[in-house]
Amino acid sequence: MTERESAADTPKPRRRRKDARPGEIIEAGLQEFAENGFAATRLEDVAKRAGVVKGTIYRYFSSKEELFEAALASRITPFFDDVAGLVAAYPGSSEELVRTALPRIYKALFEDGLHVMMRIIITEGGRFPAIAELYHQRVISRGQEVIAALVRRGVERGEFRRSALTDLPIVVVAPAVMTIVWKMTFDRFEPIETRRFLDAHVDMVLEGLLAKDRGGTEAADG
Amino acid sequence: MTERESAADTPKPRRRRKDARPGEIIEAGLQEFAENGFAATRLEDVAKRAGVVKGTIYRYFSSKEELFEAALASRITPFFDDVAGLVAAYPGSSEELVRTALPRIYKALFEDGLHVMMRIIITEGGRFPAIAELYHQRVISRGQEVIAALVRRGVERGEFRRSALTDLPIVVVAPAVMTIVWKMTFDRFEPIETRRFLDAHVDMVLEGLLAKDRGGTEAADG
Amino acid sequence: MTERESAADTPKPRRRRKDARPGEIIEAGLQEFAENGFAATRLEDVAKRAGVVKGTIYRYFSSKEELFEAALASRITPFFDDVAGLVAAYPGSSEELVRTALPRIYKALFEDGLHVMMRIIITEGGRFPAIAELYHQRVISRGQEVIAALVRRGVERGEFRRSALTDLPIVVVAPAVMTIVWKMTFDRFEPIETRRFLDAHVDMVLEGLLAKDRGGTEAADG
Amino acid sequence: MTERESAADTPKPRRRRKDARPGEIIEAGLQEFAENGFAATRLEDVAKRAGVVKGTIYRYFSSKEELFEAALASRITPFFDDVAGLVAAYPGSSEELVRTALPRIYKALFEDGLHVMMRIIITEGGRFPAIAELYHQRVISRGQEVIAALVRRGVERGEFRRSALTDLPIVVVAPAVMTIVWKMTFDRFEPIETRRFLDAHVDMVLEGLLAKDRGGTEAADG
DNA sequence: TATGAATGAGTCTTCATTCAT
DNA sequence: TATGAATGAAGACTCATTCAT
Repeated sequence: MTERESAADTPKPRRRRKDARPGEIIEAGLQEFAENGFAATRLEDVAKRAGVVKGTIYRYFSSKEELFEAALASRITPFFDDVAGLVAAYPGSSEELVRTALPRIYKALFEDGLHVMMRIIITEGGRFPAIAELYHQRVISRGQEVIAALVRRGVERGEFRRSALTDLPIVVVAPAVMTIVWKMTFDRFEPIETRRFLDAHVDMVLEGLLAKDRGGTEAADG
Repeated sequence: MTERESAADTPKPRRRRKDARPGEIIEAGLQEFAENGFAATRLEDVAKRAGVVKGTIYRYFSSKEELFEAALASRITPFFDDVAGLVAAYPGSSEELVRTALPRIYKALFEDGLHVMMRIIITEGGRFPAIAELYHQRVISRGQEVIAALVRRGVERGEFRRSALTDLPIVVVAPAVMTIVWKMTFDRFEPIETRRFLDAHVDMVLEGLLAKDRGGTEAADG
Repeated sequence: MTERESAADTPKPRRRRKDARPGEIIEAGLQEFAENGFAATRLEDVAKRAGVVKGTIYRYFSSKEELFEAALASRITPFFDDVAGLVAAYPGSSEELVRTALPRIYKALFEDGLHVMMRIIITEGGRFPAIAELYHQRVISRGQEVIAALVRRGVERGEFRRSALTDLPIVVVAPAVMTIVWKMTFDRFEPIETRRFLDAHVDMVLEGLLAKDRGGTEAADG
Repeated sequence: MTERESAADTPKPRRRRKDARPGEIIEAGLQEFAENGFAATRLEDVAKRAGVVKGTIYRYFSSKEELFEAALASRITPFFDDVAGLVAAYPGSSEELVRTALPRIYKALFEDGLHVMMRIIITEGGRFPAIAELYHQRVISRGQEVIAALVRRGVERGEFRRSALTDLPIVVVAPAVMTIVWKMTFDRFEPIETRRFLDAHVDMVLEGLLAKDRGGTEAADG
């Protein structure tokens, strides 16, 4: 329609809007939901971001809620499988394993975009039990298993001590959760590099705060 | 809290049923906002919960947002001061201090209702920067200071080792954050006692996972 | 708003829009539904006709359908009771009774506005079973009883013959139904006075078409 | 309809499943319009019922309304011609003629599906004057003529009396109209066999209610 | 100050209609 | 000619906000 395009004989100069498949809509929805939450997201905006018109969304999803659920379900990915494989096959020490596994988890979260999902689950999970449950089944439970396996391995090999922590191994990933929360709330006022969270995380998980050699010294509080 | 009340033993002469002052409205708002988020909360419901009528809310707050902000601001309480005092005056070992401080934090959060605030900050902070900032200034920063002081104390006394964790001491409270998130999303599918989170928390913070070679003494927590 | 009212010190000069009670809305709805049918009626138009704004309707009715049902229900009037009383107490011949009762029914229908109801029931009854049922119970069944009583009376007094018609007495009012249908569809192309329908109705009901050989007597209605 | 087809005796080489010509679409439309009314009928449903896709409808009809009108027009059948022929040629008594003609009308209506048309005219006629007019011209007027001829015949032969009814002969078919209305609204709550309507109809038309020989005899059912 | 009826802008949802293939 | 994805104008419904009492 503009002259700029006149040069081409290309039969499908801009192929209309043919890329408006559910995929684009889901992606757009994911972004909007993550940014605004379910209630505050306007389908109009989702449509705009997807490059379609409001009505088009309804060709694929029968309601805002269904889009929401479909969007989330589509991203429920077995991302812990990666870690699971690692744990199962790891040849080295359990400490090394932790030092390898946690960075992978951070990478999946913050580089591969998984934290968007987590953000939505955290903010909307309370209001969409079905989704929270799905996520719990598919991701959280699986994650717990993997972490538990990792911890168990360490204990069995005599590398980790048995403790309240090994009784609730999920707590091992708590700092990653906190990082997500931090990034979505306070980071703009006090930015912290993910890397630093990761380092502190690994550190705490492995060593805790206490100085190791409390040997004969028994320094402290005496 | 105000002097006006000090004079009287008067049985509150006239004043409608629910005592519909801003206080009730704020309290009701807090609950609703925590349950539904800002966008999905209807002033009608807030009013009902407060025992007043929708219009009445506007007598005290000029908009939904103002109520929201007022409600949160009213609860931004220096609850870390308590811990701060504890840290400053603690006579015992830093390990003991941690074992004392963390339970207090959990109590403040889960027994005194502070997690309601946290929940709101977490779910809405991204959309209300002003509020997140306020909370960051008044609560988070203060909390960081207190935790940092605690950690520093331990390091200075030679009880804690210096590490990536002591460089980002806030991570020490990560499991509490995770507990809040868990309670608001997955607890209904997999209930976990707060106490267990706390135990694992203390455990991880102090000892980490590694089976420490504590010389022959085998001193610790036995 | 007009000077005509200026004389008064009346504290509520034009009482705003205070007459926008459910009654007005129902009345407006009835008109619109009768004119356009349920699906084609826009709440906006109902509101306008009632002198209110769209949203106001929802203060009283939670949906278009509820308004529709409420409107109809409110007009389901025992208008046959009148005829019932007449039949019960009538002193004269059954022929006279018919000649008295049918005009009353026509008056109720066409002068007192009942045909609006009938029109809606006819056009929408198939799609609103609940309403049709209510109408059937409250009006049609009652009407049948009354007509049946009237017919039975005639038969018992030897004035009416027993026949297929007296076995299905509702058919006696068929021409009134046809009149309603005519008025709503063909009257604009071929207007027929209600009176003529009524006359033919009475005539057919009483005498039928056949030239009765009434012996020498020529008894009847002369 | 086009010449292109003229060349071939080809056994309809390609043509999809349901043979999606206007005929199917019209038939489907008729059903849907009869069931739901014009406004509440969705072209999507019409298409589905016709075994085509929504867009296909627009190949034959430029709008929903045009389909509606075309559908109705296609069924405006001179179904009274049948009765007209009967009346013109009938050798027997007029009473017999009525006893022959009315069942035919009922058959056309309820067995040959004409009541579907009537139903639509009744429910939508008020909103589609053009259609009502067409129907009035082609069917109603013609019907009136036929009925009038029948009645006139009886009067002229001395079999029927002259009366208000013979002045408005259309009323003679009123019970058939009522039967249609009953079937579409109350039949589900109180089913009545068409046959019974017909019997009462014939009965009323011919004899009316009155006992014939009201002479001195006072014969009847005493 | 409190009420609650009324407002009207905003959003979801539907569906007749268009159009590239 | 048929398809079905896309459009966009409507229309139902919600709810923050106002205002007369």
